[in-house]
Amino acid sequence: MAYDGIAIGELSRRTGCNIETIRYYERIALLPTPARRGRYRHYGPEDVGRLSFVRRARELGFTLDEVRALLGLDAGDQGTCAEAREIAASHLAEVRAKVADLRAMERVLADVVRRCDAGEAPGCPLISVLAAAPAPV
Amino acid sequence: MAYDGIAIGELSRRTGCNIETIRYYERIALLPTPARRGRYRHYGPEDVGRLSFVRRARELGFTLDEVRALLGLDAGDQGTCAEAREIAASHLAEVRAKVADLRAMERVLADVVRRCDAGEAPGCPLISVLAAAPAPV
DNA sequence: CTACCGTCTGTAGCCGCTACAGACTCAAGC
DNA sequence: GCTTGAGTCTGTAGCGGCTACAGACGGTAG
Repeated sequence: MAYDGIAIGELSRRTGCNIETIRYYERIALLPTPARRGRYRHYGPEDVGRLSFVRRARELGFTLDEVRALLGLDAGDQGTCAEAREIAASHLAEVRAKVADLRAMERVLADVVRRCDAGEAPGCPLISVLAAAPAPV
Repeated sequence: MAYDGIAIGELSRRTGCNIETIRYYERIALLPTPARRGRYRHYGPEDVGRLSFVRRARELGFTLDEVRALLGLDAGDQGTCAEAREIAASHLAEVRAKVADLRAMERVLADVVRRCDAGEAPGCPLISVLAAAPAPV
C-alpha cells in the first residue's frame, strides 16, 4: 500500500502549526501551493519537512522574511552557509538587544514591586515612577 | 503674559511622542479630547503630564490596556497602590517569561553562529538545526 | 501676495497570525 | 439510502500599536 499523503489537519498535527496559519503561509507564498485531492489540499513528506523548518525558525524568532531567505538557500551550495550565518548573526544581535531592553524593564519593575511590598512611606512607587520627570538620557 | 498652552507639535517634542501616535491615543480614548484653538488641538500642562506618564509606562512595556488601568487609578485613594502593585507584578512576570524565551533563542543562535565560525565539517549548522527533527519536548 | 510650515481628517498599511461565517465533502453508522 | 458529524473550503475582518500617506486648511514671515 503506497504512501498516500495527508490532509491539512494531519499536517497541522504533525508540525504543531495551526491550520489557519498553514493556509496563511500558503497565501503569502511561504509555502508552495499544494496538490489537491478533490477540493482538499494534499501534502507529502517534503511539505511536512518544509513547514517544520519554518516552525523551528519561527521559534527561534526569525521573521517571516528571514525564514523566506533561509528557505531560499536551503539548496546546499557553497556561499549558502555564509549567508545563513549572516542572517543568524544579525538576528542574534536583535535578540540580544531585546533581552537588554527587557532586562532594563525588569529591573525597574522589580524595584517598584519590592518598594510596594516594603510599604514605602508616601504615595505609590509605581505611580511615582511613571509620573516622574523624563529619564535624564 | 499668561501661560498659553501648546499645539500638538510642541507636545510631541516635549514628550517624545510622535504626533500621529498622540492622535491615535486620543482616538482610542487613552487621552482626553483636547481643547481646540480654532481647528487646532490645544494642550495644557496636565496633558503633558498625562502623556509623559503614558510614554513611561509604554517604555516599561505595559500594554495600552494596562496603561489605561494605571491612569484610572492615578487618583490617590487607599486601595490604589495595591492595584498598581498587582498590575506591575503581573507585567513583571510576563517580562521575565519573555526574557527566558529570548535567552533560549539566544543560546541556540549563539551556538549556531559559533559553529559556523568554527567551520564545522558537513553542511551548514543553522540549516541543520532548522531541518532537524522536532524538539523532544 | 505668496511661500512655507504646521495642522487637520480620513483611510490604509505593517506583522503574524486568529477567528469567524457559511458552504462543501466524505466516511461511518443505522 | 439517509443522516450525522467531523473535516475542509473560501473569503473577510479583527487584534495591538502604531505609522504613513493624501489632500485640504491655517497662520505667519518676507
